[in-house]
Amino acid sequence: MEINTQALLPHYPLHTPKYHPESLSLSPSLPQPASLPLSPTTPCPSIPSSYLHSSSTPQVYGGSHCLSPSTASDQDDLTCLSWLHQRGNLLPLQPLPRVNAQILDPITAQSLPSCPAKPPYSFSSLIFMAIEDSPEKKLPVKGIYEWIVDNFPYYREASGGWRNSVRHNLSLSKSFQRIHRDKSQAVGKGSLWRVCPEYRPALLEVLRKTHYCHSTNSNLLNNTALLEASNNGQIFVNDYLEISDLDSLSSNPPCSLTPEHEELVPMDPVELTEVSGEDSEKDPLADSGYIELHYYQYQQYQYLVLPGDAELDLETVEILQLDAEAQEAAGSLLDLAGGNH
DNA sequence: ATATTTGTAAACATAG
DNA sequence: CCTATGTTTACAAATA
Repeated sequence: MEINTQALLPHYPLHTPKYHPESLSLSPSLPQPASLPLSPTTPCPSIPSSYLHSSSTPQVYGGSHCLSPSTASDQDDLTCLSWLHQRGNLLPLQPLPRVNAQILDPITAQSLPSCPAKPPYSFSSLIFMAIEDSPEKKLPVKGIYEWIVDNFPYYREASGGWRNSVRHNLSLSKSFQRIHRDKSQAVGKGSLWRVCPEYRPALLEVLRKTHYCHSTNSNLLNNTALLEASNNGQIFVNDYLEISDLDSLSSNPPCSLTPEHEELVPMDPVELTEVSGEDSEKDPLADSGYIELHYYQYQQYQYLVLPGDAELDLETVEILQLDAEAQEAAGSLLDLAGGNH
């Protein structure tokens, strides 16, 4: 089948690619997705170097979990928050600390602002991310502080008032539950905090909205990155959207995606798909009645590529509410990839 | 215009 | 006593 590669820039995770049964709350019927073809020797450039450091600097509360590329089981967590970091256009909102120039790619390095801006995330979201990023899914207040400071340099420089806000939020929000520590192995003061399971989808939703709404304003979409992406396109498929979701997308802003809109398409694992070139062939969903949305990841960017017979033209793209800048960027990549628009 | 959410500051209590 | 933690109140600003 002919693939008319339409590359777009996703602004939010249409579907989080990881799956983890015990933490699943978004899509109860999801099958096991294809494992992500991350090279064991070459860390995914989009993974912040801060997470790559965790192996050499183990943290008591396990700062790196599903955000790290370490294990296959990590990657299988469907509700994993790795997209927060994989979506490169988040970077301006979330400059990451402990930058190792040898690991960081040039594009990412250029993208790091000199003085960190305040992250757009609410304290609830920050706490949520911190707890979710811990292996035990529970953290003491101190661990939450550390996670925030490690991942958002803004708070390293900020005065201590935000810590009060964190505690205030923990106490006030129904989204978080306090767990009394086991006295026998208690280390440090206070309790552990966990995410209340019934509030987890809502927290995820808020997080996605925040990420999406802010990433659309990103200026990181530059043609250099697009060019390199089209030339190197590496690449895995990890997200699928049911065709009926397009209706949802047309009637609702993408950031209003709710768990009930999400459904994975049953299919065989697909590990690699070339972005460009005439040798793009087999689409496992060719006759499935589904539109396949590939998220191609290259460096800090990910690209949405639609199969040519999906009958998605740029007008449909507008339904996806890409902003003008993203569309222009997508058009550039289309040209580079020999698209037919 | 109103209600809700979020952020901030502060006071206070408790535990280690 | 000091510090970290946890709760509560109050208020302002932003947002729905």
